[in-house]
Amino acid sequence: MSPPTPRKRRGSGRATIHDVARLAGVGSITVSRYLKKNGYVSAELGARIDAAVAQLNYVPNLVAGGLASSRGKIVGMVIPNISGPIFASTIQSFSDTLNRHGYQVLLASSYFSAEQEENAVRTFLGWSPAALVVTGRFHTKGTEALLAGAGIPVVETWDYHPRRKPIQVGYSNAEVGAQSARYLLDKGYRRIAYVLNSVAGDLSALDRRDGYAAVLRERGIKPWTYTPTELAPFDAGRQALEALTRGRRKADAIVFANDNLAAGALLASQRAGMRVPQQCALMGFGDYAFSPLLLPSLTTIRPPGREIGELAARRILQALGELEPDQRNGRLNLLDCELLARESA
Amino acid sequence: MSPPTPRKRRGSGRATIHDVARLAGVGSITVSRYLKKNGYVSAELGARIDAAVAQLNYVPNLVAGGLASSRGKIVGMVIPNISGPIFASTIQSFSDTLNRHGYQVLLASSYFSAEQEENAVRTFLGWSPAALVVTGRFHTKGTEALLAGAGIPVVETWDYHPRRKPIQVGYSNAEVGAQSARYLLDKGYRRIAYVLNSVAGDLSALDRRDGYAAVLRERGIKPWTYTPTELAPFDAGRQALEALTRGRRKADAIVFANDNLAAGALLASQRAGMRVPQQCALMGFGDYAFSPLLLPSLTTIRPPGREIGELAARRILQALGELEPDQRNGRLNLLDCELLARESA
DNA sequence: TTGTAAGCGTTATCAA
DNA sequence: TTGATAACGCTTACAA
Repeated sequence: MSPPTPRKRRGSGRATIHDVARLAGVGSITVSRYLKKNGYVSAELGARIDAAVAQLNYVPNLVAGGLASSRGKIVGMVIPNISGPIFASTIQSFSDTLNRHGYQVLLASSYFSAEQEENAVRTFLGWSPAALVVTGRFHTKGTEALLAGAGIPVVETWDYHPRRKPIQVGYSNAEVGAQSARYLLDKGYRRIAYVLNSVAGDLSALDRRDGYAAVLRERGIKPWTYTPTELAPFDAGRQALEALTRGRRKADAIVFANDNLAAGALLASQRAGMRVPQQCALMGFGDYAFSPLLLPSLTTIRPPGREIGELAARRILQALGELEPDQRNGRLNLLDCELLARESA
Repeated sequence: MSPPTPRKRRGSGRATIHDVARLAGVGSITVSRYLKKNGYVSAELGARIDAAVAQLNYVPNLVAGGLASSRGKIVGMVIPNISGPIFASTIQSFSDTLNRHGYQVLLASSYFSAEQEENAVRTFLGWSPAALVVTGRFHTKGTEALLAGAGIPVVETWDYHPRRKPIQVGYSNAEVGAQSARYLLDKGYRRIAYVLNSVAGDLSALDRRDGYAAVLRERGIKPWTYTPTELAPFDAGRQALEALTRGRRKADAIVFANDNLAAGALLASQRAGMRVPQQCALMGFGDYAFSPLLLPSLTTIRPPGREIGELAARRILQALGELEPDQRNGRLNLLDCELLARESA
């Protein structure tokens, strides 16, 4: 009857579930039940509750809900970096998919540092998240312990490796390296070098190199790895190109650990008047935004960034019972990378 | 004496502040005070608490803390999209700066839709965030009401406009348009066209066009706007180039609403054998990753994305009392864009 | 400097 | 189908 007059000493000042209940003339637990659509609320009360919610412009307090249920609708994601060309699409699709089911994403960057990752995981745990996502399979002991003890779904993204326990959603870096090597061998190249990057902590490039090396050895060719000393990727790419094409032994094809390095080499080759791919074929990894725009356009391999984010989100929602499990089973979490044959190789 | 045996009926199973207090032999409020370093805890008790925290591997429950203080250490950020070339660096620097002060960032994408923005803001409010960040100054009435009623610091990013009340951190799109026009006029170009993009909802391009048009009118030149019908930006750029250089009236310089459009035009010009900038100068906006790599490299204007994120975070921390206000005052939130004079104009 | 009591706004549990 | 009561784990207010 009387208008709701909260007049709290503390509190946010916003309408609470009790205000709604009072206005609708029902118990607050009924409002709670109705709003999360768990059934068992009559249509009549439902309508009264709807009206009260609208009148008070009620927004449920998710913090209180999370505390009461010890299961907040939050998912933490630790990713090496947000602004690089690589992970943004994963974050985007991950966040969009979870948002659609009422979950929010907390984000933190590790910058390829296992210690920063551990800090982020520790902080996230304080929000009692419903699930956690990390990148790759290399973590500190502390992170492993935190993840194991959290009792929530944990997904490792990007790097798919056999024989690991946690849910993994990603692709095989070794297979990517093998793909590059097979492609170049099939095109007739034989003096194929591999250029690592200089980002400390990006261990996936080593996996790719190993995949490349294995294929070469299978065909009786000795692998050839070059590690630039320049730190800036464009400079490192140029340095690698010079080192691998000016010596006595000349590469006829070069696989770079990523498209930044390859772009550096491509630009250097233009300046030096070198014909690509005739004198030396160049190949990258990542399919960055500029790669199709270079002249010659860069042959590269596209990692399934968007697909990883979406599938990781789906796996989490399934583990939380918010989504039906997929029909077919098997290695569904191992995604393929697409080789984009363009002009440079 | 006896080891802590929680044995709770509900709860997360993790150690609580009470477990720490019991183990350290102090009251739980003392633990709370000590952990947030508000002083008033003796060194001796502090040491005992530290030991207990370490022994139990205690992680404070931020959900409970947020509920009790009705002031969670969370900041919500609504941004048009994460994976585009534009906003990623803002998200990165924003998140990093806040993380450093113990705040976590909740992220949502609006895809330039004011309705989606409102939904995101409504959901964020449920987490009783410490502050909220939105992009631009165009919101629904509902969003305005939610933001005004939230009673927390709100920052509008990217678009700085005179005479708005909320904290704004950004640059002037009108000034960007004016910058482009002045640069081209100073280089001697006179038949300068402006090409809009076709992304519905990106109203900032219109502001840039207005700035360009104002400068041209000042010099007695009639502005010339072209709006492509193609949706894909590269196609739209090509279409604009053709329309503006093939007719009877030929542009000698074209300003594009963004680098994607400009890149489409640049590639089309190469294919058509047109000399850039001699026959027609091309200019973009955004300084995307590929822009310095194009041939000719793209003259463009770099928006201060990283700076916006960091400054927005600083303004929020200052509003929350976590950081000292800056010494100097004035229009400190209006950032400059850098014109990168490269080869295409 | 430390402690006690009372919330914060929701949901789990149990009873009706 | 609905409701009363007691958590959830922390912090504010107040007292000592």
